[in-house]
Amino acid sequence: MNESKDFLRTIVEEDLHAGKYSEVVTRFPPEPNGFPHIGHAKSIAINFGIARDYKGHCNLRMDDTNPTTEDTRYVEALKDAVEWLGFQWEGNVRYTSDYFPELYQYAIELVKMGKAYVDSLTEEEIREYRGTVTEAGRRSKYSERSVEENLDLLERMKNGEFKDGEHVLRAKIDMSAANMKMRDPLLYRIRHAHHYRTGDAWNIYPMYDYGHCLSDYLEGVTHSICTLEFENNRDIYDWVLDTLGLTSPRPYQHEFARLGINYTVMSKRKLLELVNEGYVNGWDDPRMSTIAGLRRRGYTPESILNFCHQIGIAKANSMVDVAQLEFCIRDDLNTKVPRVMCVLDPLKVTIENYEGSEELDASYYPEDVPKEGNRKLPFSREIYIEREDFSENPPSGFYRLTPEQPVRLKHAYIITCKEVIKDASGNITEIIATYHPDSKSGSDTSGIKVKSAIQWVEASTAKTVEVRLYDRLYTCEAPEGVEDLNPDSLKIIKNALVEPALITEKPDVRFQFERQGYFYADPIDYTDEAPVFNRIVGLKDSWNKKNKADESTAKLERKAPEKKVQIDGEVAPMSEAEQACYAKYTNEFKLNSEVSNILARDEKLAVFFEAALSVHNSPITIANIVANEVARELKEKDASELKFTAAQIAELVKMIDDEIISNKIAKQVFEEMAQSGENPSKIVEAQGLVQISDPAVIVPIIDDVMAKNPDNVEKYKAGNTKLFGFFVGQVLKATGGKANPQVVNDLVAQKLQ
RNA sequence: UGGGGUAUAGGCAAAUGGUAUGCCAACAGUUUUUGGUACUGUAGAUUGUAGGUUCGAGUCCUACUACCCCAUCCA
Repeated sequence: MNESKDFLRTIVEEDLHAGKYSEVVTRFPPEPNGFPHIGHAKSIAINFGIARDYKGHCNLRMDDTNPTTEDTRYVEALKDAVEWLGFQWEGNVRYTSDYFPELYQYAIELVKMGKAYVDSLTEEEIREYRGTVTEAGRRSKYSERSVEENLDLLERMKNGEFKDGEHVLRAKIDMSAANMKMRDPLLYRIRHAHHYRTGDAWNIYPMYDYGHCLSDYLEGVTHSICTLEFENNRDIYDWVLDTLGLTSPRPYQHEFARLGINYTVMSKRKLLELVNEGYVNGWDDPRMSTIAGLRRRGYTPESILNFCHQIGIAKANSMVDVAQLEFCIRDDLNTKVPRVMCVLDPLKVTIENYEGSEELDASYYPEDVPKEGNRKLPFSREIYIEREDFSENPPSGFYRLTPEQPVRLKHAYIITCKEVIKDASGNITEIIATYHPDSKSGSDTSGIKVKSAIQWVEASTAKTVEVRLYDRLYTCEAPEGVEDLNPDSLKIIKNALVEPALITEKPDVRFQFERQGYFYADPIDYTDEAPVFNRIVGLKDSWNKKNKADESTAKLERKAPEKKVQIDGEVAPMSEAEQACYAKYTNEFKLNSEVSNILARDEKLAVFFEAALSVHNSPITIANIVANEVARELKEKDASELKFTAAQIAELVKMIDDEIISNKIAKQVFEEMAQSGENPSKIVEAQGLVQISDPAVIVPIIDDVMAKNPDNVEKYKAGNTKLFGFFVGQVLKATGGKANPQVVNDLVAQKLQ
């Protein structure tokens, strides 16, 4: 498979390469207020995975700063999930609550620096004062309190002298910040609540934004990886660490998109609702997206990890198809688990020409699974087959048993249907068949061709088991609430029949029930007397799918692909000055309208352009470079921060005009110049970047490239003209970009004719 | 309405300015005592839109559009 790096690993590698950190330290920091779900698995895979890949380590930290929601049982569930997935955290489990003393000391420091104050506004007032997304907020009058008063108040808050909500500690940042999170964020609130670990020792608790960054710092975390919704919180993260002037190296926050899977829900609130309202049987219900649920369903850690790997990591909000998860578990189990036979909906078959009984040898694994193991299969004249494996009036393409079509009993004999017995209402109750003695599996000399081999169980020795058939919890891809629940997400079959070896030998806990799917002996409800199996996932079923497709195409007309209509927005009008500028550029300098537009609307660029123009009169080329390259540099920097001058741009353009360098090289030189501030001519001279236009030099290189890529030459001549760029690219690469692209183009065109 | 993000096939992701690639899903074929697996192949994309720069743009520039996040004393 194509192993490409995700953006987080790219960042980590760059940091390591730059020597920013000697060792990478990550952390998985859940709040212990609920059961972890597969989204947590993604986070675990990322954090522990990165630590492992770069030989660093990963901490497990309970972010337990809210005493009213947290509990030890969740801590256990979280630890359990990490271990089950096969990861080991560094040292002991960490708790933000262990850092409360340090956190408090840092708060005192912030107060002393005048960077934090005790605010005594009510909750409502605080919200009101914060302003809105478009209007600036205003600062509380309490922000003017002296350091001494703040210190005193803070200590008394800690000592429990005030009621909940009477005061809070806030950072003094900027009440008019465009980022709402920076409008004097709360650092501490008063909570007279019992904390599951610190008990009643504290009356104040740190807020996430304050506690998280410092906990990361205290643990020596280097890369603090979290989900996208914390992007706005990054500013506070940086502010706290920078304001406290903590010695580097310090951690930096990076965000990735949280996992979404269709036909399920992932939010804590919705999962809780399912459990509390009894729509499912607890947090570990096999239909739940919780790790406990997936685990009880029968998913393996390997399959989940592989899923996390397959879906990748990026910053785009996305919804992964549950089929990808299902593929992962099938893929994992296919090579691992024994095949056994189970009949879910039994139909009795009496083989009238068979007398007595025998035991047949049967391998647990098909030939393409490199595993050993086999069991005995009892056989007699009375057996059961799957009801849907017989059809009196078969649809076309039906491979199984019909009155005309024989079928093989897997691992046993071929049978032919002789008679169909029905009850009063016409339901089939039994089939009378004959077997072909010379068709025994492994020593078949009958010469009968069958289209299919079906599963069966012997009547007198079969064991009755309960099978729970799980399906998607919701009927729609993006479920909103309980109204979207799938009423058939669980079907319980009480009287399924399995071959005896499955119960007596117990070759595994996971099985493939031949032709049905993968099943798992339920770890809670299973007993030898009353075995229970959960369906993890069905097998791919192209027969079933084909039937469904035939039905649906009959009803549904193909929907015409809807083309999205793109609405053009209004472009802000130009000011008068800008219009004048635009007119001058288009008329006097003959710049194209787009470039003139960019320059005219951006004063910094216009100034830069005219300054360069006064040195070297080549308006079009200068304008292009200013509107593209310089614009990029000026995007995040101020004009005064630029390392190069307008005069240097002019110099660069002169070299282009004099055909000393090509446009391509000019871009390279520009990059260099933006980095170092060196003169362009010096850069060209030092690196020998003068362009090569001599065909005598270029032709041999083209020949070489063509000789090395005969297949591409072939493809090109066959009509794949897109490969033209490939050849030009290769030639330019061979010359370090110095070949004159125009000349190369002409020559390549000639050569490829 | 301000700020911060994101946009590549039905889904998810890759792609030093130089052949748009991989997995899932779909479809077809070969093998098969699982309508499974494996293998082979097919189809599917003017890289959100419109322009610009360049010999060459998914990638650089400009504008626009759509979606997500932010106004909890939650995390």
